[in-house]
Amino acid sequence: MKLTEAKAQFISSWGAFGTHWGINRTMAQIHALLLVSPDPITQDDIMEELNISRGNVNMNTRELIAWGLVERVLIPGERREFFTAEKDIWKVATQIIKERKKRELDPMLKLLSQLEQIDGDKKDKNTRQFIETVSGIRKFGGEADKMLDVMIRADENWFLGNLLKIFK
Amino acid sequence: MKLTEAKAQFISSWGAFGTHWGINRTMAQIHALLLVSPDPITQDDIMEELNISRGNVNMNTRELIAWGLVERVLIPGERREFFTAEKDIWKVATQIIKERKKRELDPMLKLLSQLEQIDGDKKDKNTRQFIETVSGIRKFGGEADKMLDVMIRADENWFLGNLLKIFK
DNA sequence: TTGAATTTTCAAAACTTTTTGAAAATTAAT
DNA sequence: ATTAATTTTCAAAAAGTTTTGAAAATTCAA
Repeated sequence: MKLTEAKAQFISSWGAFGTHWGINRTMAQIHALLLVSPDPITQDDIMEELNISRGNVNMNTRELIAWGLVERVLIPGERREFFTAEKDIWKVATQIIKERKKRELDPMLKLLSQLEQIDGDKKDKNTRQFIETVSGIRKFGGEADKMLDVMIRADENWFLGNLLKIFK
Repeated sequence: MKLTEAKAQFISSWGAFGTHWGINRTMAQIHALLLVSPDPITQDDIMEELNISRGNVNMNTRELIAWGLVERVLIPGERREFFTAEKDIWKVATQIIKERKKRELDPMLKLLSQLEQIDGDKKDKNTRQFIETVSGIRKFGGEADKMLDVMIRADENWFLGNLLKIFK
């Protein structure tokens, strides 16, 4: 397989993959393109490579920046802005975990704690099941939360090198 | 807060939460409803509680069954089918991980292995960056895969009770 | 300043996904 | 076998999301 073909495949699959993870196709594709581009590239490069409009590129690069996965780069002597992506996959994963934890897990855990406080007849089957389910999810989520915190703080070598040996 | 109100909140939030995870809103809401229902319920119960059409319930319950999260239950003397959800959150999580690994991670790792095999000039910056990125993701994905396998096989108490102590 | 290059915005259009609901199929009791 | 209850299917409608593109805003060099 030639590079051009492989690159197209990678970008397209990464885009499809992204949609399963609540990220939109184009945002994932731009990310993929930046991940395999050794040097920073411009809005126009992205527009041309992916055949998408300027507005679309603008919107999605800003979203990638908000996620902490992409950076604007200023190149001396160049008027236009360039973009580049963090290439270290561990850092990419950590960053995504951090953001999703903040945006999704933390608010959910907060809500569940509130929902556990319902005032109701504890002899009622429905009340009992509700409290049990909600607190079960909250406890599980709390453990996951702790675990993710450790991962976010962990050093790559320590984690992948040593921790995963524990699991084997 | 009263049970009815808390239940409505739980269902609605769980639905919104689901959309961030590639699961459709209604499927997640049905799942939430079943999670807090102590006894099996019918299509009509679901239709009424969530205000959705029969076809919608039918489609989404079948999807939940395909994910291994919900079961059809036959109640003696009843003509209609009843549905019930696995209540053990650890099992729910394990099941979801198992399915997503099979549907998403495994095919992605397979593709990445293929893409690493491109024939190209290794002195070319673009080729080098491509191979480096793809193999970086593949390696990381491979570790995640191993880790998830251990989790899937692990016993709840062993995992939550002991493993998480290691992390602290 | 002025004006050309560049980026940003956002309403409307295109596209995608989900939902509906009525007809068809299935099931089980009589 | 017939019938009534129940479930399934699926084309069309509704809802939701993403993309476009042109106008507005910004930036920077001369």
